[in-house]
Amino acid sequence: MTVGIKEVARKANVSIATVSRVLNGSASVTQETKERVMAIVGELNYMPHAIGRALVTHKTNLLGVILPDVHSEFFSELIRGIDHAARERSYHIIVSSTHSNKKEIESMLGVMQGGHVDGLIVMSPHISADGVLKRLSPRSKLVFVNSYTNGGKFVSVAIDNFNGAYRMVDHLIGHGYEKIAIIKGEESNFDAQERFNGYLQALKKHRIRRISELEINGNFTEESGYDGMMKILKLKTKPTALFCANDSMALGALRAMHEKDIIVPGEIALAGFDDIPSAQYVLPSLTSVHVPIYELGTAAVESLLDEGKGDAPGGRKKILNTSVVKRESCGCPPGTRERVKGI
Amino acid sequence: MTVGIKEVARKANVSIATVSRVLNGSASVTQETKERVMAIVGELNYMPHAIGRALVTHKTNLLGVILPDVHSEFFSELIRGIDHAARERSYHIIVSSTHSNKKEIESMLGVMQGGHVDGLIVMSPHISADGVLKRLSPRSKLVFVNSYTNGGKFVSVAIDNFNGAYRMVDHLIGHGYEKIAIIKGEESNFDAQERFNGYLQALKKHRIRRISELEINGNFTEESGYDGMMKILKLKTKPTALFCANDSMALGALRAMHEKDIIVPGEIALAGFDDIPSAQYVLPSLTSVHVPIYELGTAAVESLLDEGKGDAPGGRKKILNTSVVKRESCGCPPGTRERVKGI
DNA sequence: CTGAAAGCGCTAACAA
DNA sequence: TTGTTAGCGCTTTCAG
Repeated sequence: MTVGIKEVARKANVSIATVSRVLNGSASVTQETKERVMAIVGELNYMPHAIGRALVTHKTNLLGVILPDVHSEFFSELIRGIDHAARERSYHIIVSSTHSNKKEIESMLGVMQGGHVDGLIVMSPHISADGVLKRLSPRSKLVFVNSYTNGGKFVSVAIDNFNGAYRMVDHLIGHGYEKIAIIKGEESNFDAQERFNGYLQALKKHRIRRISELEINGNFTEESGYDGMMKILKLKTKPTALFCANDSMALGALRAMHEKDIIVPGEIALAGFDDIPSAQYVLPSLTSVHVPIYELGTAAVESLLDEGKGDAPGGRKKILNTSVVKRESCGCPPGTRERVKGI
Repeated sequence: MTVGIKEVARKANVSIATVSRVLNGSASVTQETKERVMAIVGELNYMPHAIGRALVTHKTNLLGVILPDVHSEFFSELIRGIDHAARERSYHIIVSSTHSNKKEIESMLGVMQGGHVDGLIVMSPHISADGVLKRLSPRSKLVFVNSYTNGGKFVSVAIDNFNGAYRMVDHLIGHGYEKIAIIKGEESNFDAQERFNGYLQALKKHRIRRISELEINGNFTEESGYDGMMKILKLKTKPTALFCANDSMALGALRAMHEKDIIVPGEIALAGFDDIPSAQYVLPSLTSVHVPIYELGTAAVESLLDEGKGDAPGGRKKILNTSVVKRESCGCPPGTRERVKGI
């Protein structure tokens, strides 16, 4: 049915070995035979069978990408970064999203380890890297994205959650706010934990005592931001500013404030984290910590594929910088609001 | 290095054929040997080599997904739908995004046809399906998503762009607006064309003459929406309503109106298409046509994998319904605005 | 410079 | 019920 190497060889009056050599540009082949083979290849529209080739070369040019069911705007941007960087190196990516629990992830790893992929990019903020390790063949290339990688045993790339949060809260304090509430992410979440730590550190620097009442639990959903804000409104000591561990929650909180006719930032200032597109469109525009998501993706591929560039062997960690994007919700003057970019 | 079927066979005192049978649940194997084999499999943490298996079964359980560089919120939701539906059928997906031109897509198809994938989901609003066909082996499973599929020769799923736009413009007219401007997408874009046709049809139904001056060109970016609105503001005959062929452009137009202190919907009503998450957060909230993106993804997988469910052979087209989501920007009372969902 | 032949890891007849 | 064997489509020694 499909045209194979044998047919090409026959029509070109050469052996399949020669056809293979021509196709791979390997060894020495006469210019003449090379042309003859290529002519037939074009004529028959022959396409080397990737599986057959992979079986012998042990190379599929496929990268596995394992993601949790993550905030969608984040997710797509990350994929874009990974895919572009991969294709630049003539790789393709197998994506698997929505892995919430450890068991599911491990099963995924198994499938991907079955020889289909040359390397793996794993983002699993909810579990420790240790659990994942067991099912991996030792020689497998692997890079973690925004995950716990205790011991620095693994290659990983991450964003600087801690400093992002630290700088943001520092900025809020600079505005004069002291009673700063926070709506946190889940405790089991890596990003959430780091962001909370940054918040604490900023308070500490300015010798502001933390008030546990102002530390609200959330889970990165818009809903939990809304609920969190409602809780805050019932507090006896009202905060003058609110820092949310991600933008979705900040938008939820903002919705609650709109409903209760609370003026932002007049009565309560607001800041988020992630700098998702929506942050620019809301009113007041949302001050947030910008995260280089696309670059996170490309960095992952680089770490995976561009080995031995003088890096220390085994256990590198690349941290990408974040930056505070000042808009209106934190109390910065409207002129500060930068031009809205396309989505 | 890696543990293979031979090692398992040796340790279990059986032939590799028996191991294979146990692993595939095929034919008859004694309960006893089955258990013995499985024990060794567990002990050695053996994992069948997917490539070796694929070479003989001609099945990779991989699906290729080819996407253009599409609006990101749309993109991620589509992937989510595809991935979930695929995993339900124990498939994985190879994603390739950002294919702008025909040539690039064709090269992608080549790679994917190399035996790596069992089927292909292609979304390429910019080119005709004909061009893609040539490089495909005839037996390949293929489904188009939101693309031209002239002649109905191919299986395809799409959203009902035409009726979505039609109903939206009809709704605007119901509000009493007659001078309705439109910011279109690119002419070469399938979705854009259909949406424009729906717009025209609605005008026709109500015997409203189209005014070419009010038909502005855009390209689905926020920027082009902004620019489009600026053009509109220079027109001698100002429209009373504006329909944008997608939400990004609507947001861009809204930004322009905010800058010029134009009250929405008071002075000009506004509506978009896609119902992206941001649509709920802007002020005023954006009336838009809801598109079931996730379902578009799952429908694609279903069409690809769930063959012979009594469908007509060759050339089916599934159309998913769209619906008008009424919010504030079209002039509907604020109470109409439905509750904001999580992103 | 080219061809013959030996596998890569697995499944699937065919025998036993 | 189980083992033997012949490939799947390709690359790659090793001869020639």
